[in-house]
Amino acid sequence: MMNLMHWRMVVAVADTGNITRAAERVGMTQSGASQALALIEETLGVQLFSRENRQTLPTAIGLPVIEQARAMLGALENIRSTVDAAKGIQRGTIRLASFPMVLATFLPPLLRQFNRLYPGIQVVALEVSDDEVETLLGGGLVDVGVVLNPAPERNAGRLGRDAWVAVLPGGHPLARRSVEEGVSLAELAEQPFVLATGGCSTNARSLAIDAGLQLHDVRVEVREWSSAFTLMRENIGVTLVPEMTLPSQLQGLRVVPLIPRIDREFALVVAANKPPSAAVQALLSMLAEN
DNA sequence: GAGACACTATGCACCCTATG
DNA sequence: CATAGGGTGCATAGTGTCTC
Repeated sequence: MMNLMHWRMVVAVADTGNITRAAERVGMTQSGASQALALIEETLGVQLFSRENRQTLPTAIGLPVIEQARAMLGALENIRSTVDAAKGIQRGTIRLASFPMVLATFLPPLLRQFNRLYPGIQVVALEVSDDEVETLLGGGLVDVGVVLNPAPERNAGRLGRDAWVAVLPGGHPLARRSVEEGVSLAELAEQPFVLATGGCSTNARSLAIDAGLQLHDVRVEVREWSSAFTLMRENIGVTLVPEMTLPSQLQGLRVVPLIPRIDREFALVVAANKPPSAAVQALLSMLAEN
């Protein structure tokens, strides 16, 4: 049975022109090398080397066989290099901070894919507010965090984007607006409001402030989007939410786009004060390829 | 009783040392 | 460099035990 040692012997004999020196190079005895060479020639049914006085030289058929053997051993080295490079990212833990909505929507499929590719890397997800994400990143307490609308200079992996939409009780006057007409932030700010934050500092109130407006009549402030939808069915007020938070069944409610459109982008960023680990780099690479 | 698993015996392939 | 004889390791088949 031929093995890799035999092929190393073939290449070594070709390189040295001498079985004894070839044997030393591959770590065999001269006898073993001689037998290995004889075995390989017997198995192939051709003579690869001609034995002459003090010299072992390749035959005509031996030359291409030797080149193929070199290519094979080179390919094996490439496999080893690839595996060695990958070993560094096969184990570890990634601490990830995110706000609840992204944990529930964007991240599960991403983390499932990551777990399939890197089963040895554990991702520990912390549910926090968007402000807390930056604090944890700044303190080096987490490896990666989900942020909103990252600055272009930040090394960020884009997770996704969604738009803010107005949600109105079915009987509300603004609910008669068509999708094309939409509703403006200024119009909404004048209405009785159910403010839902989803645990984020970026919410309807902060969007209004950014636009130079203010919510005049906030009747209730809740954290959960679902709570806001329940209150709106009781005609408490209108609300402004990210599109992704909308439930599949909107019973009694109507969704109208915000005009002009306001988007927000979710991205994964690494802690600024320390270099990302190999595991984190693997996560960001996977995100970039998606 | 059938299948899974562990242990043991046997045969084979390979490499070694000694030698021509 | 090639060959003979011996040692070692591995694969496979056979057997016994355990679990369902």
